[in-house]
Amino acid sequence: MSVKRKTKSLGLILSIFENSTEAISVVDLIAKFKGDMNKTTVYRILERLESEGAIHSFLGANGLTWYAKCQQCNAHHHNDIHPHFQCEDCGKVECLEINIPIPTVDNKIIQSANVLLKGQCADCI
Amino acid sequence: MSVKRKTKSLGLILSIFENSTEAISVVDLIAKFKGDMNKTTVYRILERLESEGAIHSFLGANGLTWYAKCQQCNAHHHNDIHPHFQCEDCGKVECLEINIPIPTVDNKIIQSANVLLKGQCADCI
DNA sequence: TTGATAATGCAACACTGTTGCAGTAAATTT
DNA sequence: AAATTTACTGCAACAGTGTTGCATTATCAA
Repeated sequence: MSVKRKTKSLGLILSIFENSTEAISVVDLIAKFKGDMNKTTVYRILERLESEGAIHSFLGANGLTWYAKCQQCNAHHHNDIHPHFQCEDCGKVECLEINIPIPTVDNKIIQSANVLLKGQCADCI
Repeated sequence: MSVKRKTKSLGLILSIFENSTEAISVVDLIAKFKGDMNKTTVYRILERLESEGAIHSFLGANGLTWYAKCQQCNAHHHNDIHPHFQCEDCGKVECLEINIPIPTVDNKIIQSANVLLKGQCADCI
């Protein structure tokens, strides 16, 4: 199901993803909007936005779910693969708009790849 | 802390990892040994074995923790990075003993990479 | 304005993983 | 072989992320 009504909660969450490829974890979103909406609402809005291709989700270093809006995000390409980067010092996560070569493996068909690069971001070098 | 006493529970878990690079999730281990040991014991034995380098852990497709014993697993190299493969049909997960090229990224230092490849294994092609 | 229903809030739940502590058992000492 | 030490285990309770059911609210169309 996609988004059909413009509610206040939807606007608040959309404003987070505008004009940035920086990702944010669901945990952080729930904390940020603690006074504005219920955590269930956060989960459901993110789910709707992802299903219509406005944003995409991925797993961070400790198994938490992160969301981001990237250049490739739209209704037709929300399954595109690209690597993500997590700074080990400040914790910031972002999408990397680069292509990673998917290796071929004997006796296996590789369909997709989850790649999380870890290191130091520009601010932390 | 490392393993200092050979208990029955330790032997049961070690027997799982012998002679196979196939990985197993903590959830599956707990289910498999439900009548033999407590889930806390499973977590603690895995923790000990990983800290002494006998096995290594990584995150699977849905954020669950998996463990495996690979060729590179020993006390001195248990932090080596290698990709893992998860079959989307049968769910099987294994270590891939290949090197993946870690890309360079402008204005960032890349220290390590988590790579999970997904597709079909030999049995499911 | 009214009616249909998308969206929300709340509470309770499911699940993975952790912690404290008392009790058990493996290995060492006597 | 018995006593001692302490690594290890079991249990219960907890913490955190994420889900579900249902009554209520609010958006949008007619």
